[in-house]
Amino acid sequence: MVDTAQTTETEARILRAATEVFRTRGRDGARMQDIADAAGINKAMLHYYFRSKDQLFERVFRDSAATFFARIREVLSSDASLFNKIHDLCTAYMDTGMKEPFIPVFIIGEINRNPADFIRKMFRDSGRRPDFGKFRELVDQEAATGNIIAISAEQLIINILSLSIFPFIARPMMQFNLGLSEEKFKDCMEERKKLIPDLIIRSIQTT
Amino acid sequence: MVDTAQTTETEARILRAATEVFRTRGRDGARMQDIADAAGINKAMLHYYFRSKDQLFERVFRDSAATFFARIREVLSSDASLFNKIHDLCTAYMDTGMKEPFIPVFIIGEINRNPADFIRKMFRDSGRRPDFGKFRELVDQEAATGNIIAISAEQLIINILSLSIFPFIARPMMQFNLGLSEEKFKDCMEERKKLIPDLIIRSIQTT
DNA sequence: ATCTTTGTTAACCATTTGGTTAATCCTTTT
DNA sequence: AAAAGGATTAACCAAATGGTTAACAAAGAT
Repeated sequence: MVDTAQTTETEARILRAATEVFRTRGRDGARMQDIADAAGINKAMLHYYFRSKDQLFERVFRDSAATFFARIREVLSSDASLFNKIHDLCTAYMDTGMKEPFIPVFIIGEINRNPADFIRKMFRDSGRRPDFGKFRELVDQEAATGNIIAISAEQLIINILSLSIFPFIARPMMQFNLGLSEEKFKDCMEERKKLIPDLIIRSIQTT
Repeated sequence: MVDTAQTTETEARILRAATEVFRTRGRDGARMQDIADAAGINKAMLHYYFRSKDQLFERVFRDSAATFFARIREVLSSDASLFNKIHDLCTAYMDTGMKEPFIPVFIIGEINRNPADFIRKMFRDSGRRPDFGKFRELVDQEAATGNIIAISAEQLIINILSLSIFPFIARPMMQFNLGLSEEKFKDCMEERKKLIPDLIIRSIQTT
C-alpha cells in the first residue's frame, strides 16, 4: 500500500474516531466497538494498529495534551512583555475552549482519574512540560521595579488559567445555574475574552 | 432490626463506600465489587439496598451535589453585603476544595460526562438550583450607586467560582507544572484564601 | 504468474461485570 | 419455642467487553 505520510489513511481515521469517542465519553466510558464503528472499520483493526485500548488511549491523550499545552509553552518562551504574555495566555486558552470545548474537560478529567499516570507519561517526554522559569523572572523583575505589586508567579499563573479555562470546564453547570442558552454562553465568553486580560493586569498593576 | 434513624447501619456503610469509590474512580471506572469490598459486605447487598448501579450512583451524585451547592445557596440568600458575599463564596468553595478535594472534580467531571442527565436530575428537585436573583440585584444596585464598576453579575460569579474552584480541579496538573509538593500546594491555597476575595473586590471597586 | 507481505474481516475466546436466586442467618413477634 | 420476616451470603447467570485467530483480499516483489 502507498503510504506517503507517516501514518496510513486507516490509522488516521482510527485516531480521529478514537479522539472523538475518548474525549466525549472518557477513557472508562469509551468502548472499543464504538471507536471502530465511528471509524467505519472492524474492531480488530484497532488492535492491529494500536495493540490495546491502553495504547490507543495513551496516544489520544498525548496528542490532546500536546495541543492543550502547545500554546502555553509558546507564550511562556516568547520575548513579549509580561502584560502581553498575560493577554496572549488568556486568549490562547479561551480560543481553545471555544473551538475545541472537549479538550480541557478531557485533559483535566483524565489527569484526575489517574494523576500518577499523568506524571509518568509527562516525564517520559520532557519536551511537553511547560517552563515557567522565564515567566517567573519577568514577574519578579516587574515587581522589583515597582511596575506591579508583589505577587508570586504561581498565584498569577493560577489566576490566569482559572479565569480562562474554568468556564469551559464547568460549562454545563454554568449554563444551567445561570440559565444561559448556547448562544448566550458564547456571547458571554466573547465578552470575557476582552474582560479577563484587563482584569488580571489591573489586579497586579500599581496605581 | 432496630432502625432508629432513617437509614440502617449497612445502608450507611454502603453509601460511604460508594461515595469514596465513585468520587475517586468516576461512575464508569467504579466497580460494584470494589464498592462492596470497601463496605466490607457482599455485592448482593448493594442491589438489595439500591437495586442498581445507576440508582446507587444517582444517590451518591445527588448527595455530593447537595454538599457542593449547599453553601452557595446559603450565601446567595443571606442578607450580607455584596463584598461580604464575595468573601463568603470564596472561602466556602476553597474550604470545600481543601477538606473534600474530590467533590468538585467529581461533580464537574460527571456533569460533563452526561450534561443532559444532570439537568434532568436537577430539575426534578428544584430546591437544589441556586437562585442568583438576589445576587444579581445586589450587583446592579451597587453598580447603579457607583460603588462598583458596571459588570454583569454573570461575569462576576464566573470569576468567583473560577478563582476558587479551578485550582482544586486542576490540582495534579498545577502541582506538576509548577513543581509544587503537597505541602507547598496547601500553603499556596491558604495564601490564596486571603488573596482571592481582595482581588475580586478590587477588580470591581471604583477608585 | 506466483510468492510474500501487508491490510482487513468474521468468528471466536476469556474475563469482567452488573445483576439474580435460593438458601441461610438473625431478630422480632406470637 | 415456633413462626415470620427481613438481612446476608455464596453461587450462579447473561451480557458486554477487550482481545485473539485464522482465513482471506490486495498489492508489490521476484
